[in-house]
Amino acid sequence: MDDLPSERIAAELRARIVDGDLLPGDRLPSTRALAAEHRVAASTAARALTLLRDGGWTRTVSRVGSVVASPPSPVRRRAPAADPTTDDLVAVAIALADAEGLAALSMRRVAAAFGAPTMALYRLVRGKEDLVVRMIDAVFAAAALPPATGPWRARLEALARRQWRVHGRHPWLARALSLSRPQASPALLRLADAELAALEDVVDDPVARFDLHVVLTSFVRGMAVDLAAEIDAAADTGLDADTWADRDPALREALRRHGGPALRRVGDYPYDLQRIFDTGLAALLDGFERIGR
Amino acid sequence: MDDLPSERIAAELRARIVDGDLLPGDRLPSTRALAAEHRVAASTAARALTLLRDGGWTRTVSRVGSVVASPPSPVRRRAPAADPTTDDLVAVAIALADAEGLAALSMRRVAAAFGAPTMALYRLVRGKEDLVVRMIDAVFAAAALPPATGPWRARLEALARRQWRVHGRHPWLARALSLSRPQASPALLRLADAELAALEDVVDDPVARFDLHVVLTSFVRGMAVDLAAEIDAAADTGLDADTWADRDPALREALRRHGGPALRRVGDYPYDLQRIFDTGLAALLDGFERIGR
DNA sequence: CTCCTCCTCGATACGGTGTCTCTCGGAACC
DNA sequence: GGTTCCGAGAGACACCGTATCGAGGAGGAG
Repeated sequence: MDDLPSERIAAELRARIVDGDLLPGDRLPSTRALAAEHRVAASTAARALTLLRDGGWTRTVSRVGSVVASPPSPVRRRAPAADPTTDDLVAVAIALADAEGLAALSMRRVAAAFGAPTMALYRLVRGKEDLVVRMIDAVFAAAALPPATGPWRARLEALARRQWRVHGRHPWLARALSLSRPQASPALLRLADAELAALEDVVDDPVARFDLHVVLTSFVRGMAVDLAAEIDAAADTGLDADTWADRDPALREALRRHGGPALRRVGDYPYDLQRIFDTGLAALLDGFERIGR
Repeated sequence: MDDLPSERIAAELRARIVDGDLLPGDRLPSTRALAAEHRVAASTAARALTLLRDGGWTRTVSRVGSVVASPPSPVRRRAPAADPTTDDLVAVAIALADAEGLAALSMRRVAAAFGAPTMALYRLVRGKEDLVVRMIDAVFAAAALPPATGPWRARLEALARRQWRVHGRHPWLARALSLSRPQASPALLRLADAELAALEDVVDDPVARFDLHVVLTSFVRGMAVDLAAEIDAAADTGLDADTWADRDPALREALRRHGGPALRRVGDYPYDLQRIFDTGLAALLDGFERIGR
C-alpha cells in the first residue's frame, strides 16, 4: 500500500511529527529539499506534502512552505477534507459500468466520461482498485436498510433480497466483489451489522452467528454471479432465453454429448433466476430455523 | 464460438462434406482459392483446412492438397485426434495460476513456461478465454466422482465437498468461474448430472430439482470467493490470521468507526472458512430435507 | 506593481496485456 | 533442381494502469 514514493515520504514525515521530532509550527523540508534528499522528482515530493496537508498534519503557509499543524482535533481528522467531487466520479464510474460492464471500466474511459484528463482521477482516488471499492460501497449505500423490527426470518429475508436487488441493478457488482479483496466498506459493515442483529434471535453463540452471516452473504454473492452472467448474456444476444439450453446451441450440443441420464431427464428447463433465488433463500432460512431450535 | 474466420470456413466445408456435396477423395479448394473466395488471409484459410484435418474430415495428399477422408469411423470421430500437447499446455497454465494467481496468467507467461513462442499457443487453444475454460474443466475432471449410491444427503454432501476441495487447491478457480461465462464443460456437466441424480430422491418435479442444483452450486461458488481471498491474503502477508479483524489494521479501524452494535458484540471472531462452509452446507441440506418432506 | 517562489496540473512515457498480420525460411513435388 | 506451397514466429496494434516531469498559474513579499 505504501509502495508509492510519495506515500513513503509522507509516512516518514508523519512519523517524525508523531515522534515529536517536528513540533507544531516547525517548517517541513521544502519540495526541492525533499526531492534531493530522496532522489525523486519534485512533483513526487510535492505530492507527499499534499498528502500530509490533506490528512490535516500540516498546513501551508505562504512564502514559507509546509508547517506542522496544531495537534489535529478529532473532528479534523475524522473528516479529512474529502474532495466533494470524488462522489461524482464514483457515480460516473457506476453509470459506465452499468452501461458497458466491468471490462469497459478503464481509467481512461472513466476520465473521458467524467470530463477530465486521465491523471486527474488519481487525485480523487488512489487507483483503480480504490475506485472499484468506492463503487461497491456506493451502490450498497444507496438502498435503504429495511426496518430492524419483526421476526428474524422476515428481517434476514428482506436483507438478502435487498442485496439481491442491488446485484440485479448492477451486474458488474458480483465480479467486482470477487476480484477485489473484501474491503472494509461502511455500507457493507452496516449491512453486516443489520444481519447480525437479526441473527441474534437465531443463535446465542456469537461465532455461530457470524458464521451464518457469512453463509447468507456468500449464498447471495454466488447466485449473483449467475445473475451477472445471465444479464450480460441477454445484453449480448438481445433475446433473453427462457430455456436454459436454448441460450446457446453449443451448450445444447455439449449437453447431448456429455450430459448424463439425470441431466437428460430434466429436459427443457425454464431458467428463471428469481425463482431459483427464492427457492434457495427459503431453503437456507429453513436450515437456519432448524439451527435455532 | 464460431467467430473466428478460420472456423467459419471450416464449418462451411464440413457442412458440404456432410451434405455429400464433397465426396471422399474429392479435392477441397486450395488455400489460395479459399482465401480469395472468403477474402481472408492465406494463413486463415490454411488454418481452416488444418482444423478439418485435425478433426479427421480430410487428409492431406502431397502435391494435391486437402482431400476428403473416408467416412470417419465412430472411433475416429470420438477421439478427434486431439493434439496431445493441448492438455500439456492446460496443465502448464494450471500450474502457473496455482503458483502465481490468475492475474499472472498472461499468454506470454504461459508460453514462456510452456517453452514455446507466444503465438504457438493459438494453435492449441482458441484464445485466452478458451484456455481458462479448459483449465476449469481440467481441474474439475481431475477429481473422481463419489459413488452414486447411498442416501441423497450423503451424496450431495460429498459432491459439494468435492467442489469445495477443488477450489481449495486452485484459488484462482472462483475468480475464473465468475469471469468466464458459464461454459458447457464436460466435467461440470458430469458433476451436474451426479447432483441431479442425487436430487431425484428429494423432489419429483424436474424443474425444482434443477433449481436446487443451481442453488447448491452457487452456494459453493460463493463460499469459494471468500476462500480465494483468504488464500491469497495469506500468501501475501505470509501469516494466516486466525482472527478476522487481525488480518489488517485498516479493517479493524473501519470496524471501530462504522461497525454497529451487533457487529461489536461479536468481538474477536475466529475466521475459519472450513467451519463456515460446514455450517452453511448443513443448513442448506437441512432446508433441502424440509422441501423433500 | 513587480518579482519570485511554490504548487498544481496533465501530457507523455513505460511496461505490460491479448491478438492479428505478414514475412520469411524450409520442405515437398514437378 | 526449380518452383510452389505452407506453417511458424516476430512484430505491430490498440489498449491497459499509473509514475514522472515540464510547463503553467496562483499568490504573497518587497
